[in-house]
Amino acid sequence: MAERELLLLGLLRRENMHGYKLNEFIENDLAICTDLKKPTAYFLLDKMAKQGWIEQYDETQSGGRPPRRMFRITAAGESVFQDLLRARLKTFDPARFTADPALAFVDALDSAEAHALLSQRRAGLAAELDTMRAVPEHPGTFGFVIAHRIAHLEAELRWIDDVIAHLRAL
Amino acid sequence: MAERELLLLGLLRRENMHGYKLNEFIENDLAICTDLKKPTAYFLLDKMAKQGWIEQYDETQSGGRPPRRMFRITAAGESVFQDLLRARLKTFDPARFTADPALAFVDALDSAEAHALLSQRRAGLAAELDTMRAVPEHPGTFGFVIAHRIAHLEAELRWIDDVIAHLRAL
DNA sequence: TTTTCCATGTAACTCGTTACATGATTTC
DNA sequence: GAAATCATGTAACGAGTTACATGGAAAA
Repeated sequence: MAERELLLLGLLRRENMHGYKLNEFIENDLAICTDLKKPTAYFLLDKMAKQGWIEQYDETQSGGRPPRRMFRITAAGESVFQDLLRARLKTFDPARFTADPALAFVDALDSAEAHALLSQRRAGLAAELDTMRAVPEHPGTFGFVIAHRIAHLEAELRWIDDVIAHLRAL
Repeated sequence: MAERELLLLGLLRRENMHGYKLNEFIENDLAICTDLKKPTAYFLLDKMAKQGWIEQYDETQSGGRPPRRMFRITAAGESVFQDLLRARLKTFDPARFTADPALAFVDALDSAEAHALLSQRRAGLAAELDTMRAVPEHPGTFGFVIAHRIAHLEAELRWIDDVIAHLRAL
């Protein structure tokens, strides 16, 4: 549903950027909510430029460095951004949990091993939750993303405790 | 991480099946936790047969119907299944929410529209939660999967209410 | 007799990733 | 002089999907 285009347009809307900086920002600051990779970003930037959603221009640098290929969003791109944003916000689609099929097969293991594995899982989860809680307050709406992550980690923790308790009861 | 192979092996472990029935079961009963498609299933079955994880045999049918291509798991396949299951259970990896980048850009909309869109989102979410709560008790460990889904839908609902409240406060 | 269900597959395509390739500049 | 960082890309591959293709049997 073009989440990646939405992300790139949203970033370019705030500030004109070149590919390298865009990638750097995504890797460093946005890793929690996206996994967009460098070649994909370059590919999408070219594609969006062809579609007229963004424009390229060269920015000459000081110190004899080669010019950077900068991107700016166009009016058409802004309109696409708004449409994508609305579409993405208005409908909820449930995430899939890749471990769910495995979980349904947990009865294939003896209960001691199942318990050990799930405890390990719980530990990783708790560690991740601690990490997220330690993240400093984020400016603006990005705080929602952190809160989102924390809410689901807490739900996951309660649920795994429930699963462990149920298995123990068998 | 070979979740799909794990799923197919897990099903074949319980009962020998042919491709059609496997697909039917996945589509009808397992749609909540997987989106494995028919051509993918046939492809994986062939691949796993080549690797010796499963074996094929023809089952002649009554009524002059053509024989069905049945699959059964091998000892090697059982061992792969166990390994994949353990690997998948022991580590937790956080799900990504495709709407998160969009959410971080919610300030690009005026607050009335943002509120309207998020309310629509909330309604879809609440409907999905009702559906899940109406699912009858499931036998065995599959109940965990339903409980998992419900736990996360509830977390999502609380969080979206929080987001709406915050936006209103601006 | 026409539609639906059972049953099996293939071909082409899309999307995204990994790994590779290049070169200039700045820092150690 | 070597290593890291800035900066931009491409080629090959892999996984999975859509759409297509086929044919027999049962039900309407």
